[in-house]
Amino acid sequence: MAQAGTVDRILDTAEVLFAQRGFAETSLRAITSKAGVNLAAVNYHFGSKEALIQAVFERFLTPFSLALDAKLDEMEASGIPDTPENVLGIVFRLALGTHPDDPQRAAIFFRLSGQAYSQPQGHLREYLHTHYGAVFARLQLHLHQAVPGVPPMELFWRVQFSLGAVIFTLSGMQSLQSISKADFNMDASTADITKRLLPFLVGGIQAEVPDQPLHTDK
Amino acid sequence: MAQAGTVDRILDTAEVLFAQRGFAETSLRAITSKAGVNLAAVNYHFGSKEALIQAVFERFLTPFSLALDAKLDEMEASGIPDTPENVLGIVFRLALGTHPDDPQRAAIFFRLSGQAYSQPQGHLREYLHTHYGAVFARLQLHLHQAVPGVPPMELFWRVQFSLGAVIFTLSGMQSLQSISKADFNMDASTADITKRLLPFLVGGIQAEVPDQPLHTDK
DNA sequence: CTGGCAGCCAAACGTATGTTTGAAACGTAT
DNA sequence: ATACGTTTCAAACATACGTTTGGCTGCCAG
Repeated sequence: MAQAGTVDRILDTAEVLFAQRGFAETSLRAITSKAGVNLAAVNYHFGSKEALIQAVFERFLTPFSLALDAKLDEMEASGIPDTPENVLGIVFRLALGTHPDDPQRAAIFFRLSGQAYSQPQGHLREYLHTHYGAVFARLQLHLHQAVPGVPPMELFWRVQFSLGAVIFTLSGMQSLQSISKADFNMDASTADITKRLLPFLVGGIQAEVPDQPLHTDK
Repeated sequence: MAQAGTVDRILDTAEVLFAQRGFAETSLRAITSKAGVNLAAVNYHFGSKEALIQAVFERFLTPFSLALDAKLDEMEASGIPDTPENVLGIVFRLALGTHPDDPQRAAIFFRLSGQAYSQPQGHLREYLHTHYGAVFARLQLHLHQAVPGVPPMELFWRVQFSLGAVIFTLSGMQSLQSISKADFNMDASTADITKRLLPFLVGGIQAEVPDQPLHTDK
């Protein structure tokens, strides 16, 4: 990130600062000064701060969703069975590995996702759902093959729960690490945590659904 | 919330707005104008905006943690066994029931918690950990009794994962409801979702831990 | 009646933010 | 060398924010 163009320097700096402090708490002046570019460059190249935020996400999610699509193709072709471990494993390895050069990049990825989802008014949320909803639906389909006993509606919510567990944990990892270090005298890396996450999520996703139907239709 | 004093009117309005839009995105002017009080009243009664935020949390969490302590006492006294369902069930029923008059209050509670945790710099996080860490530790102890096969370190993270699933889901319920309604033609209440959450979390928490020790000590 | 005081109010203050502006610098094709 | 479109820059602009101020109420003890 040393001698890149102005646009990339802005994106590189913005994605780090957004992940660290959040969108509202990160000023354009903080971004531009740290990036070594003029303040007006953001509005010149992106138009507005909100457009900058979207650009940051696009640069992140487009390669990710493309890679995920490819991996799912590969899995369907080679006949690898649809198990929760396999499907979730693909997502995790991809999220951790789309930028192998920078290991911290994965943490930024999740923290950004967390910021996006906790963003209350949800402009970003809609944007994400419209632009990357297709891959998401495909993923869910494979999961349904993996746990046919869980009805689609229930599965939808369990995927949301899983998303929450992943994003929430990794988005707040910095603080959690200090707690974990204080209470257990050990620190945890992103890879460590994802290793712990996988069995938890698998256990949750394939849990038995309660007998009594909780009025699933109006 | 009709004819209460100024302090309570501010707290009532602030907790709703904070939950809806987040802390940084909610201005004191928005709070005071909606509450029908003067702008200066916040700084007069609370001292600063940050103190207001803490006051909102204190009013929420103190009754909750007291009730939780009492319920745990009751459980220990009456010899109810420590199962994941029982322990988590207590928390859920309490979170949903501490303010039975207002069903929406539970959603606000979780959304606020989500805002607090996703708050990047984490002043609030420390505050919560120091003021309510004791109840949290006690809860974790009971969980450990419930799933003795899971080592404490692993359990710590699984509780974090569970927290994430709960807070993330309920904090973004508004948006998720529209998605769920579009895709499955049904809507979900807070109570509905928590009913779905319980088996998911129980399944995750009591999942088998992988054989290979993931270098649990430095 | 009167003094004091806590609560309340409109107005202003200082600061930080996103955005816009107009000119300067740059690179490139003619 | 000249002209032109793009990019960069310092400066200013408008606005929104949290906070402070000084005076105005109403009430209750003396």
